[in-house]
Amino acid sequence: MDRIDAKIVRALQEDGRLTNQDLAEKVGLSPSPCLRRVRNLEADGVIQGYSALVDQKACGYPITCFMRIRLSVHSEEAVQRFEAKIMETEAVLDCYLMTGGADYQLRIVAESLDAYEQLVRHTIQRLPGIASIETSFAYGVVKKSRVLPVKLEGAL
Amino acid sequence: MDRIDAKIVRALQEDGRLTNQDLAEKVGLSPSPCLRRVRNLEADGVIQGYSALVDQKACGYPITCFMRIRLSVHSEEAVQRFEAKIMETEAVLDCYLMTGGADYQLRIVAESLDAYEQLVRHTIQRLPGIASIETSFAYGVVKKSRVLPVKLEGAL
DNA sequence: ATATTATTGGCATAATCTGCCAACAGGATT
DNA sequence: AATCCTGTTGGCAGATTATGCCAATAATAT
Repeated sequence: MDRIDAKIVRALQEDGRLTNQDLAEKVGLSPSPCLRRVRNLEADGVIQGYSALVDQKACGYPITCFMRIRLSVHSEEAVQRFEAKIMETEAVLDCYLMTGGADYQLRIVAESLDAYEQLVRHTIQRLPGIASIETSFAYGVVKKSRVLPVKLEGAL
Repeated sequence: MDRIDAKIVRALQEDGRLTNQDLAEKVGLSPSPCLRRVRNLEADGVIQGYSALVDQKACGYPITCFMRIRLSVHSEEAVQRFEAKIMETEAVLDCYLMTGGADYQLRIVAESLDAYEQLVRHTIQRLPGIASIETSFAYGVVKKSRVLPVKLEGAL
């Protein structure tokens, strides 16, 4: 990871479909070495993939909420069953292990309040070993960035 | 948004660099109409852009935390100054308006605890009109999906 | 059944990707 | 300082892909 790699990472976060030629120009390289660097970043796992960013509402998911969940049982089995269920639930977009009052924080999307209720009743509340759930709805988005502020300095 | 558009949206969320030819094959269309649909989805704002997904740690940002912030002053001016500052702070990746105890929830990344401290002291705490801040650190990631579970049914 | 509109598939051209090789730069050794 | 060595770069050629246009097809309404 040198200065050029950082530029590449930043540029591809801002536009994941940049052509290699445009990217090369942006970072001040000719296409061949540029492509090689991109492939290396991919192989090293620095770049994990590419994705289209979509308008949630336009796709029929106007509702976003965050749930903070505390488990009553922290045995390995309970944790694994919980996390396995999270993994297979498509409406759960993110799930982090947290410090503080809750064990997990989930970001959940839904098509409607009805769909949300179904999800909570049929999936979330049936997760094994839940002690408490605290939910907050997002009713507006101030910012949604996809660009890590990768410093253009320092080797890693 | 018909069934085919939904397939396109899903496929491009899973791999934003799919070739138009591969995409066309995946959704059961020939390349020309497939490309046209993609361009329409982009023009309509359903597809808002493309992005490379990167490994935060490999890029030097091992720390993620969520901050829930409550404002003491909710005047339009205070809100705008707050949100403007959020917008220009690169370490704040997301910011939602929330129901419940906090007004905002921020997702923040940092390169180190020191950098985090600097950020809090020099940027966050100087935001105008803050009543309280509650921070939780993410010390693990269970799931991080980028794919809205776009239903293959229903026109919108 | 017919007219009309929207969508599709195929084709030709232009742009892009990608692997290979020679040239170049930087560092270590003599 | 000259030489070797390693890693990176730039350019070129063939293969792949994108893109605009046109006729053909499908869907809808009259």
